[in-house]
Amino acid sequence: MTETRIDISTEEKIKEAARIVFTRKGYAAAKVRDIAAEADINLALVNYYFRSKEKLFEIIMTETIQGLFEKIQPIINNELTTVSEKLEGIVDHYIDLLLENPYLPLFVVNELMSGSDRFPKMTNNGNMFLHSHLFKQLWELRSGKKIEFHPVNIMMNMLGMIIMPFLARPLILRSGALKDEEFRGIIEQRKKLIPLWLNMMMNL
Amino acid sequence: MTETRIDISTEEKIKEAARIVFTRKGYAAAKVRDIAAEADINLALVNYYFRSKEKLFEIIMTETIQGLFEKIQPIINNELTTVSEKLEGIVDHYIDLLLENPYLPLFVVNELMSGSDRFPKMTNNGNMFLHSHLFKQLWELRSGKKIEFHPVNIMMNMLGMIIMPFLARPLILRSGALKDEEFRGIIEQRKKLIPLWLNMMMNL
DNA sequence: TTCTGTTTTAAACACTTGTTTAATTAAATT
DNA sequence: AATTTAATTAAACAAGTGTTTAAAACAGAA
Repeated sequence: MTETRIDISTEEKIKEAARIVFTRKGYAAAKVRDIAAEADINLALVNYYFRSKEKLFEIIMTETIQGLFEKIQPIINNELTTVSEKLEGIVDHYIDLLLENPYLPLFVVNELMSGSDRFPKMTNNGNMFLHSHLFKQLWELRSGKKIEFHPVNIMMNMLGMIIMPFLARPLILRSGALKDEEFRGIIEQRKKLIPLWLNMMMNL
Repeated sequence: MTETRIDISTEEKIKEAARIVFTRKGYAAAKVRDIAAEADINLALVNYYFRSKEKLFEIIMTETIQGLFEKIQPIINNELTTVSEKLEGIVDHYIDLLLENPYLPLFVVNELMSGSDRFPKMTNNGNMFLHSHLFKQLWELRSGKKIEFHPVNIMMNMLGMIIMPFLARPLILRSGALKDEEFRGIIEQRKKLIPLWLNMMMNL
């Protein structure tokens, strides 16, 4: 054990707190005072370390998105794997990420929808998908008549099936339809099921 | 033509404006002054007609959710239709609704996630799904070994595949991957494709 | 018209919220 | 130890925001 992490720098404390509060409440509802409280530091320190709320937000976003795509990039650009293998990799990785950070998808989409251009980094990463080896393979499936629709449909379906349970979770739990452990179990099963379903769609 | 709708009551004007601003920006970011401006009425009138921002929000939410489920209820409880037919109906109806109101899913989920219990009506409607004829049919599929997983997976997949494109739209359009007409075209195709894909999952 | 109740308005109020300031404490440097 | 620099704090500021007020405009009835 090299780093017991007993004492983190104030700067890092603020960033972790900001991640929590921003993702939980969204940009507008997340107050600087909330972040300071969550980090257990003085209010003024937020602006001392990160000139403004907006700047802090940008940094958090950039790091989050960056980290996400850095892990997915090698998967979707591996020239040695099949489409199915790639999708398995993405699904598995993505679900793990969301299990740790359930509010992330909502957060991302929410800020994206607000149209306020608060994080421009996103758009570039979107392009990364389109120029990936995976996408090339999907286009080949199309020209080979294995699928009769635009490849983007596969991506939408994959992401939709991955994300949906996390969006619906509060509703599902509150309604009592499932207990939390059951929910976790279903999520875990879906890691295997989603790639299977996607294969069916591609006639593989 | 009985009602050319030239002059709507102030109360209705505020509600329509609130719907627009709330769904576009979320509860916290939607300012009462924005709503007043959108409705083109005096600021104080908002509180005159609806005692508070919170009350106004509750009313909007209740009406929206109510309207949504009222249209879906007869579909999922029709005892004369097959699972596939029901799913076709839901998909078709839901997509049409979202085409008119693209911000709705984000809005709903967002407010749901905030956990602030700003609209309790939702939970009841969630139960409606679980006690529907559709759900009974899905359970029968399970006991008949047509599907080897919890029926709730079908619902999640359906909703995920329906909603995902709308969540991703801003990203897709900004990245230039698709033009707006192409996007609309794909959505239209998905009305047919999603039920097909769902059938595959259920081995139907 | 005059009276009555309703609707609308401009202004103000009270509180929130992002940011800054000026002073204090802690740490590093000489 | 003395000096300088960085980190932290409580307080204040200015703009924003939900809500209220008190007066004005309006509509219908007597």
